[in-house]
Amino acid sequence: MEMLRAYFNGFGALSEANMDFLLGHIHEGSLSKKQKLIQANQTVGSIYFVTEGFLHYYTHNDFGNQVTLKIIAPNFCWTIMDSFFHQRPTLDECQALSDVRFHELKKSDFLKIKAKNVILSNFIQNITEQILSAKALEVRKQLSMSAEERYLDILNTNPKIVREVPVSILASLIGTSRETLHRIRRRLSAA
Amino acid sequence: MEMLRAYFNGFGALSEANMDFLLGHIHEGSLSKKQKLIQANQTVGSIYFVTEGFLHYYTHNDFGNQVTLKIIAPNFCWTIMDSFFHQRPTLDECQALSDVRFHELKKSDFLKIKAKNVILSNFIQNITEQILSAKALEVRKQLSMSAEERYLDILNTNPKIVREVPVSILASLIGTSRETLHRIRRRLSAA
DNA sequence: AAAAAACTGTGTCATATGACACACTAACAA
DNA sequence: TTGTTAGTGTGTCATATGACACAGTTTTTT
Repeated sequence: MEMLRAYFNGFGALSEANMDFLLGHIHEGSLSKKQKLIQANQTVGSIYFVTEGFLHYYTHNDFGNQVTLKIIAPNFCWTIMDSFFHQRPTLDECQALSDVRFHELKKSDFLKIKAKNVILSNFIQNITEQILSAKALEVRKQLSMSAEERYLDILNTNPKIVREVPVSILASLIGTSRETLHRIRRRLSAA
Repeated sequence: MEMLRAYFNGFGALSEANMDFLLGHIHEGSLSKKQKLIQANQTVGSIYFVTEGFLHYYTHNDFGNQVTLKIIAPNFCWTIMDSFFHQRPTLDECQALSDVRFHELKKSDFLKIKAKNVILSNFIQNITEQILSAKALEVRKQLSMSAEERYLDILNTNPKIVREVPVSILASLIGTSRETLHRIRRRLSAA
């Protein structure tokens, strides 16, 4: 729980009472490798915060191929926004790449926290804005960077992902094939 | 102003007083073709809502080539999130592709509206969540769709953009070259 | 009205990429 | 331990793409 407390503190100070109220609505969970957190056609009812292990968020394109949308690493807060906010089923899936430990905030509790008082409501608003800002940067990177640059970006910001995630999944995440990612690596190690 | 009022009504009902307070802080503006709304190294101080014409939001990649990040069409609410929320300069630019009319909400007024009362604060929170949800879908499309699929997607959801925007800019938006977009079009019209 | 600039559509060509195939190693289950 | 499955790294080959070039058109400027 300390990891989550530190995460929240990063968004500003909260009184002990408010922090307790917040943390009091969050529950722990775990998955063993290959278990699915989200199944296709499911409606996502929670926000998740990973503390250990890696989650693989993916979908299938129109040709039936699996496409990686995100690797969720420890210290990352995640949900499928569209499904969570609109309470409609998603076509995507989320699976544990390793044994995973996480915290979970149910939508009903999320609403309770927002309704509790002005401080908490503003706190949530602030987090939402930060996440929105980060998502916009993601779009920007996706459009302006090459596969190689995206690979180097992940290597810089989250080297553990590069070490722990299978090449095929990593390649899909940066929008290229397994073989081309190998070529990129060869090129980089040659230089 | 009616267009903006309709836009807000789409997010839920507001009392006349609250709606007036909201609209009272929004100012009109215009640009003539080729004028820049945002210059590189500028800090973005407002949220914009376009009512007429098209804006071209773009940046430059590491090789100095211009990359289109978004075409902002009428009825669309836009800002550079990172610069606006963190008040730091952006490297991106935003230029009018045609004569443009827009509404503008300054950051200071945005804060005043959030602080006015619970209703307005929740209203803004709601809009933020919707925009976040839309941004996440954008990332998803970018990763899971091919250039051709993205072209068809724009053609379906916003045909005016396809008609009004130069091919080179449109090609850049869907992540391909001007020539390849021509090839896509030839392929589609042949079928 | 004339000149300049911006944009479109298409052809040629080199090349980066994806698809396929295969050997090898690591991880896992019976 | 042994057999099975999952993952890695690399080679070959067809092809979709980007870069370049150019002619024709439209738009803008003077």
